[in-house]
Amino acid sequence: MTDTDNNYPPERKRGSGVKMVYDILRDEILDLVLPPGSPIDEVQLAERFKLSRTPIREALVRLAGEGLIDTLPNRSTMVSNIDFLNLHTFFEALVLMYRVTTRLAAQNHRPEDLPVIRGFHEDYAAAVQSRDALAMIATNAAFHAAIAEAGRNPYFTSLFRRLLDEGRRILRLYYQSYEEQFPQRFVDEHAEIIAAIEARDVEAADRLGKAHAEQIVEQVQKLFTRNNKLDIDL
Amino acid sequence: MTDTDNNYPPERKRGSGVKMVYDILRDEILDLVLPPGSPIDEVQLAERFKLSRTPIREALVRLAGEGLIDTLPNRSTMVSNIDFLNLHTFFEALVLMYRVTTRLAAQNHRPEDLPVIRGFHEDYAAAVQSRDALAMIATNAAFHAAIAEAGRNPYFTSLFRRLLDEGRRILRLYYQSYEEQFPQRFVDEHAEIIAAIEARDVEAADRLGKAHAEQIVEQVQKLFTRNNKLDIDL
DNA sequence: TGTATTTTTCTTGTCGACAAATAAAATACA
DNA sequence: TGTATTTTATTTGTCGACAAGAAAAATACA
Repeated sequence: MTDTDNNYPPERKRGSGVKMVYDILRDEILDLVLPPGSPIDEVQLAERFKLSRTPIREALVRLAGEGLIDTLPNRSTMVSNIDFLNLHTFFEALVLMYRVTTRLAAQNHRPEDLPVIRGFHEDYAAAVQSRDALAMIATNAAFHAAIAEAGRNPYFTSLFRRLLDEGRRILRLYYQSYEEQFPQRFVDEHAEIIAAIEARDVEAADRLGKAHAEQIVEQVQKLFTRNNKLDIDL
Repeated sequence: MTDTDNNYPPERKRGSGVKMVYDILRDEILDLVLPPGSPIDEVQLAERFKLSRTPIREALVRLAGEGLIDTLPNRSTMVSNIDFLNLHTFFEALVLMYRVTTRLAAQNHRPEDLPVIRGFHEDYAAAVQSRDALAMIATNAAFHAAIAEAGRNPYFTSLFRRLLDEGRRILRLYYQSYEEQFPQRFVDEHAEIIAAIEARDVEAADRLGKAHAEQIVEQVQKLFTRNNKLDIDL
């Protein structure tokens, strides 16, 4: 050890701790590796990440601010539950935001936007082809988030990202519970959305965004309906 | 000092530190006591609040998550600027959210909601009457936030609250710069909005919400327009 | 055996310290 | 006098420790 050695492991630089923990935990929550309701223990996380509890806590504050975890003073933190009783509020907001973001993308996109959107579209198509549910869910969200970015309204983009995150968790639950489906139809719809955006056809973009969102809502409602039937049968 | 004495000052209980700091700083940012661009110094805040830096930092993480401050690793934190170049995105989102929240309140309000909304309406009217700009701005935001709560969609409510916060900062700037105006017209419009909500007249609520938002946008645009004229005259 | 109380264990909130990174001030040089 | 470099001061990120609060386990009692 020379005098210039720092106290950080060679792969981690000072100031990067909180973000690393935040990114990893966020992905685990969204992929349901950490399912809704599961407890979060700072001491264990500190051991796992080989950090003290302070940066762990800061990452947890960030996750709480995004509604991904629930915290109360002096009590265990846990991964936030999905509020199945009030899914209609989620659907309501999702449909409107699909419309708004797709519409704004048609209006405001720039030359550098379309290659990014197309890249995520290709990733999505590849995930459908290879029947990789996790990748499909993640690339779908990334595709629509890129569209929102092209719309250039940070307020709508941030709300939409939050909805897409929640949608990832719901879809992950769906794909864990039922025979996995990889509909080519959604790939085709994404292509139509891209064409409308490129053509700056604001009304078509709005209409396609709405129809696409309503498909997703219908898919999620199937999950909810099946659960109810199972409960009644008991 | 007996063995049962705790380490917390008598007026503060363990676990309340972060929230206290967060609440106070948030109010100071929204009232422009801490103006846009001003530096935030953890050490000074720790001295001011008589706490160690750890809870200060946690409060700052919360404020950063709400866009009220900007942080980068290993650098000074500062109060976030108001992006005057992109105010149109703010207006766009504000108008849509005024419509959506007012509409949903007309649809979904419950008996306990209207007294709360009326309470804030009265506070607003009193602030206009007594020509108290700070109170007027704050009670206006509280009034509309209560309407959003009555609409019972947490996704729209959270976006709207963020927009109302930003609107508070912008209006505070306006009222610091120009002869203060206390228009009775806004008090009357609030009363009309309440009546439409009470009557469950969704379309009237939407229309009134939109018109009201457009008035606010116009008021803020006056601020922007005047600055431009002054620059040209130099 | 069930319930109430006490004790022990565990987790969270905060503390003050250390050191890395950055900013400010001082010094050196052309 | 302006600029580059070095030194000093300040701020931030994280550490490990202490103790309050909550949860779990053990004990006591009817």
